[in-house]
Amino acid sequence: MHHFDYIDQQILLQIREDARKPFSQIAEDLKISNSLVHQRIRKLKEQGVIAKAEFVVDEKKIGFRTKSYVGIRLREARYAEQVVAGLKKIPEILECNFVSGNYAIFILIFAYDNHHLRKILYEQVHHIDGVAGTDSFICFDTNFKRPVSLEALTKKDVYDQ
Amino acid sequence: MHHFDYIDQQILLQIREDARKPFSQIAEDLKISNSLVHQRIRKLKEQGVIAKAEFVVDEKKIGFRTKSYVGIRLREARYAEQVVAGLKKIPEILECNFVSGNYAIFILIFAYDNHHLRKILYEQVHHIDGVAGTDSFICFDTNFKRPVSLEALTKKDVYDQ
DNA sequence: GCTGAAACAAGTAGTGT
DNA sequence: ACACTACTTGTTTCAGC
Repeated sequence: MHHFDYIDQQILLQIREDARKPFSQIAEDLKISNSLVHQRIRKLKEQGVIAKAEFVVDEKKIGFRTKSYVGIRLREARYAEQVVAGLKKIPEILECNFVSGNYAIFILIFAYDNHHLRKILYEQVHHIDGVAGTDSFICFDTNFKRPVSLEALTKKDVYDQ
Repeated sequence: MHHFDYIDQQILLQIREDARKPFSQIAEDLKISNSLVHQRIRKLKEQGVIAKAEFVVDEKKIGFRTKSYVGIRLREARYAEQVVAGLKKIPEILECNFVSGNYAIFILIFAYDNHHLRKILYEQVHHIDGVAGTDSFICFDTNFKRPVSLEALTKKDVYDQ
């Protein structure tokens, strides 16, 4: 069980927004030494709270204009693992989850356009052994997308996982 | 319409994986000058291909153990905008999309546990004027999650958007 | 469009309180 | 747990090819 204080929270808020922000500048903002910033970030990494820093590539800008969530139904539950293995081979599928409800598997796809999406589903996904059918939820617009709130961080201890 | 070459692709692959990787080291790897790395990254930013570098915070490590996609049905289509405004006020909702299919709106929620998720839906989402009902797809497991493929980058020109 | 050198800024590690 | 110092390394700009 870890404990996070105000400094951890503020550091996270800043580096989450800009991973290349100089530690020295963060230190200045928070009025602490830059070795402390360094130390805290090292600890957050050790704890696994932050795993890596990544530059975010805009999918639309490189041609992937159709974003869609797709629910997958299986012929039988036992096919789950092998279907996941099949889905992983399709590079346009960026996320894959086991879910509760009407579908066994829920995926996120980025395709060039609707036609490309249809091709991926009909020529690849539907041919994976165990897949009974799919329902697509094509995203017309993403209204907002944001990272998890850090508000609760200093108010409670956080459990290991 | 932009054109991307091998150098752009390689730089993107590297900084996407580690946003704090020194440009000088990228230059060494690719056997180019570090001012060129600098130059290319500046251009990729100007074009909007990369917007920002972010440290990724592990939601599970800070206590958000229940991830769920939720489909929202509306009483009437005209409520869409005001429902989005209501959803935006709930910090546990990290993503919100207009979609095709059975639901008008599709959201992503991170909650502490199933009970917390239920509270968010029943005490907040269902009280937003215009919401007719919701269906939850709770993620038992995320099998994989990865960024968009850059394979196609050098093979075709990429359209503006 | 690309390189290389020089000025500047930041990251790192060790020491002390 | 934190700050200070000295040292190493990376970033950025600009003249020149």
